[in-house]
Amino acid sequence: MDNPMLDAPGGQADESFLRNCLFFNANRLSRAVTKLAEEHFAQTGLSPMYGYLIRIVNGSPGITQKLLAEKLYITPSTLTRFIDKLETKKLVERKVQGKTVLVYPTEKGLALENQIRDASKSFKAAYEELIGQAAAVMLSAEIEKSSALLEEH
Amino acid sequence: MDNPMLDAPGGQADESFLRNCLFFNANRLSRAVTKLAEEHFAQTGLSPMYGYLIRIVNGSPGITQKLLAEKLYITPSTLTRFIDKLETKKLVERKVQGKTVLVYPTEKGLALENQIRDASKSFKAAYEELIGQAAAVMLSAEIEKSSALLEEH
DNA sequence: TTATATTAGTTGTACATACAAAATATAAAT
DNA sequence: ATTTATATTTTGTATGTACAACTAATATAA
Repeated sequence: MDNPMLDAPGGQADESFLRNCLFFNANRLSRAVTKLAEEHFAQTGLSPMYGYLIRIVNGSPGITQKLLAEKLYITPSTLTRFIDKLETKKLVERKVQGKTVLVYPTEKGLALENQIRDASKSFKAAYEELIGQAAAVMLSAEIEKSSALLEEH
Repeated sequence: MDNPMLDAPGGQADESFLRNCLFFNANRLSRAVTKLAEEHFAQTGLSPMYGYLIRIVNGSPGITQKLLAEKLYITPSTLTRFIDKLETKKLVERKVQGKTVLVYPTEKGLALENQIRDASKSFKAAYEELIGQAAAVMLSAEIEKSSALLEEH
C-alpha cells in the first residue's frame, strides 16, 4: 500500500500530476509549436499570428474588428494592438464607420499574401514531418473540438 | 473546378487554413484552458503555473533551477523571474551553491500544498466534465507525445 | 598554474495577451 | 427629444514568456 505522494528514495518525486495535466500540456505544446511556426514565418518579417490576420483581412476586405477578434479567438483589446502594429507597417488599413471599425487590405498587405502562404505551407510540412501527418490532422481536430467545449464556459 | 481560395459570394471567405492549423489551434486551446485553470486556482492566490512550481519544489526540496526549468519546459530566464516572485512571497527559498541555485520549500509554501492540490483537482474535474474524461486523458497524452517530437527540433 | 572553455543563473528588453475602465457611437425607452 | 442602455473600440496596466548579452563559477587544457 505505497503512497505515490511520498518521494521515492533518491529524491525522485512523483510528478505525474504534471504529465496528466491539460493546462501544463496545452501550454507546453503552444510554446513548442509557436517556436517552430516563428522560424518558418521569419522570412515574411511577421510572426505567425500577424500572418494569419493579414490573410483573413485580404480574404475579407472590410471585416470588422469585432469579427476578426472572434475568428482569431483573441480579445478585442488584443486585436486593437495587433491592428495598430499592422497599420503602422501599412499592411492593413482602418476605416471608422460609426462605432465599428472596418479593416481593409493594402497593396503592401496583398503583396505579402504569397509569402505568407509559403510560410504556412513549409511550417505545416515541418510539423507533419515531425509528428506524422495523420497525427497532426487528428490533433488539430481534437484540439479544436475541445477548445470549443472549454470556451462555452 | 472551383477555386476555394476565392471568396464565396456574400463575403464568405475560405478560412479553413485557420481551423487546420496546429499553431492556431494549439494557442486557442492554451488560452481556453489557461483561463479555466486560473479560475480554479484563484482561491490559492497563485496562477496555475506557480502552483505547479511550488508542488515540484515541495516534492523535491533542493532541486536546481536548471532541472526545474527542464521539468516545466520553460527557459531558465523565465524560471528566474518565477522564483524571484515566489521568493518575495516567501513561498520558496534559494540557496546558492557554487554556480547553481538550489530551491527549497518554505513553511508557507508547504502550508499551501493542500490548497493547490484541491485547486488542481477541481480544475481537472471541470475540464473533464466539459470535454469528457476519456477525451481529456487522450488529449493530454497525444499533446505530450507531439510536444516531445516538436521539441527535438 | 595560468588561460580557456563550458555551464548556471540573471538582467535588459521586447512581445503577446488579458482585464477593467474609459471613450464613443448607436439604439431603445420614456 | 431627451435620457438611458447597449455595443464597439481604445487605453492603462499587468503578467507570462523568450532571446541575447552578461556575470560568475567550475572544469579542461596548455
